[in-house]
Amino acid sequence: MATIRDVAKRAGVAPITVSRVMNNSGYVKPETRRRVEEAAAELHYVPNMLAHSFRSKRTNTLALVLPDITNPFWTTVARGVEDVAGAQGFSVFFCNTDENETKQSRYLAALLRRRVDGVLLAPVTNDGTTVQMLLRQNVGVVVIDRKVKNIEVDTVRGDSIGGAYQLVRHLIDLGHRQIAALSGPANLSVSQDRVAGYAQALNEAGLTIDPSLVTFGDFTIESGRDRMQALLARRPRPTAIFAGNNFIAAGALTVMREAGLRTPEDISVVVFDDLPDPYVFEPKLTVAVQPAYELGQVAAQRLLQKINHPATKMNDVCDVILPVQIIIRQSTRSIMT
Amino acid sequence: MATIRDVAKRAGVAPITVSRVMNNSGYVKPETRRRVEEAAAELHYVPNMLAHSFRSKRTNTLALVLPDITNPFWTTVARGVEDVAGAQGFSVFFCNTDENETKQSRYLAALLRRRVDGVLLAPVTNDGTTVQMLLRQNVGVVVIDRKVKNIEVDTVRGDSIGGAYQLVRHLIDLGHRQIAALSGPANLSVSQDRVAGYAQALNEAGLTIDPSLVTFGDFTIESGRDRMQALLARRPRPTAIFAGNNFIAAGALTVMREAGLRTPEDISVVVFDDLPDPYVFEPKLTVAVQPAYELGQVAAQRLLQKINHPATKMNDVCDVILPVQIIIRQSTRSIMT
DNA sequence: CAAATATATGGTACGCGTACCATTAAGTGG
DNA sequence: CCACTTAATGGTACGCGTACCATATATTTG
Repeated sequence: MATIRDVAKRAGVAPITVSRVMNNSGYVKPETRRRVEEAAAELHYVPNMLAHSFRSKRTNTLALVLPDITNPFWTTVARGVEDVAGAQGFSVFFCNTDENETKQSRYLAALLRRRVDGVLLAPVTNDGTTVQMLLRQNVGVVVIDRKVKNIEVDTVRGDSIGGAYQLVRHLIDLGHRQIAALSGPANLSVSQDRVAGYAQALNEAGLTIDPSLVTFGDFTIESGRDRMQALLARRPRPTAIFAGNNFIAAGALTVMREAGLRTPEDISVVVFDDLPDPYVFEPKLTVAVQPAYELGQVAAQRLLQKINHPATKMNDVCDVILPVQIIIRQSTRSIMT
Repeated sequence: MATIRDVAKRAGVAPITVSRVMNNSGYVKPETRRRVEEAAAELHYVPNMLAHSFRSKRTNTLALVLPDITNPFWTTVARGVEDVAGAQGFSVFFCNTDENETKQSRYLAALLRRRVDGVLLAPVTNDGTTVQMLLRQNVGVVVIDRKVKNIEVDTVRGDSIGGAYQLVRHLIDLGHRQIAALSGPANLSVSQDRVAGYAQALNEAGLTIDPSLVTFGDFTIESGRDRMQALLARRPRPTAIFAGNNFIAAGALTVMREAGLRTPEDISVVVFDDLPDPYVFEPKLTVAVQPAYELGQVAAQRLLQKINHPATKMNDVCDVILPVQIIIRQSTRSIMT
């Protein structure tokens, strides 16, 4: 396999000149550049990025650590990240934590060994020690989707409080009073924020919050099933459901269907995070849509900026909150009807 | 940042001994190992995988090059790959080609520079030159989902012919005669195979094939929409649709719904590739389900085996065809009714 | 026109592990 | 007890680019 020295010899220049051509750095006469490129092509030279990274201490690599690439919300975030990173010559490692702390730390250790330039992290807990550890290792970090406590770090996430507030407000406006909230894991800011938005809407309407109607659990179909099952046993039954994410909603809807309940005739449903439009035929759900693709883009841009201009490192720690869009569809209706 | 030499000094051994401890290679006395591990921990030593890979010419890295991580079929494949690779200490780069040849070759070039040990490739065309190029560079290659021509390379894919045959056979058994096939890109083996299965079922039933009912196009929602639109203008209208993948079906169904047609009362629909169960509420589609997760697993296992035992390199080139499962649901019904 | 700056190229010495070979001590079989 | 393998450890020299410094000519500036 040809090396930079082989190319240099063939082009009649020094190795460093070839390096300059390959990296578009320093001064090279156009004629010299041509000769070098010709020699490289003739030898089928493939730059060795390992050697390059090893010496220059830049890997041009990011990592995206997320709960589960199987969730359409995260695939869309991933595309946003990849498109931005790719445009700047960065490659991206994707890592699924399954919300499992052991997996997360195993991945992060591997990423540090690989000397990735930066990590986009949706942390498994909102405890800041993991992030702290990364920062100590001099790796760029941007936290996505979630907020961690007691630590200054760039964060990009959707407006969970606002989205939840608007969804629940919509239900209240339709006359619903018994509204169950099926949120995510209790130790995540997203879950807490979505309940906070729920509470805010109820409070504002002068309604009291029934704690037994508010549950935390996994962001999974099973969790949605289980909790819906429990809710259906209640009397009086809630007239509306606020699902903390798309998978919880999917589980809940399945159970309702099996129980012979219709949406929205029997129970109204609102949900955080869209299921990509074409997948769901009936019923189309009333949702709070997070700009997932933009979230990935913004986070990646921020991270790359930090990597490319470490000078501005400490200037400002941002906490970008992207607006969510409420789309009223067919899963909600007035309780009066 | 601590190096292997720092650790060696602190543990009172030679650098190479530290290397042996870190890699579990060669002989090390348990007592020595302990001392080294202690020293490494005290110094917060993080092995430099760049240096390791650079010298040992092994990066412990794979790449998964696929059309679009947004499609649930591919996310599931990706999970299969990641789980197998991760268990063996490999990290995976994901690359979306969007079925675009330029993107594909850009990614492959980047992967070669990075000296990945192997590539799992769903090639954009079934032309073998790309694969040939990779093999010349001494990179492990396993082609997934598709078959390339004129080249000996390991391949793992679903049984497109068999799946299509069974789906269309099912329609024929229900009395359908006017069956439209909406296949994928004409230059992909999957698309061709699915049409081949379609043709086989028709032939076997003694029916003639109306070429105007068979179309090729992108594996996208838009393509499904457009082609369905055209079909609805036909008289007589086809009584059944065979969609080449889930996205094409989604597009087609949307158009049908907009035109006020019901499934399966007005038109029966069968489709290749499932939409993950929880997403689709009504109607549940009759599908040929490929074992996507297993496909990823099997392909990754095969690739890792080739990487770990290059000796057996040329022994046998496999073409694994995984069985697909036909699930009859509510989108098909007898034409007699 | 001297001084300063931009342009163009090269030499040397790394970086941080590991391949390769060498060495010594301990165990083993005949 | 000797030849031979196994266990345990170390020394040296890389790998393949690039950081850093040096050099030399061309161009600009005051």
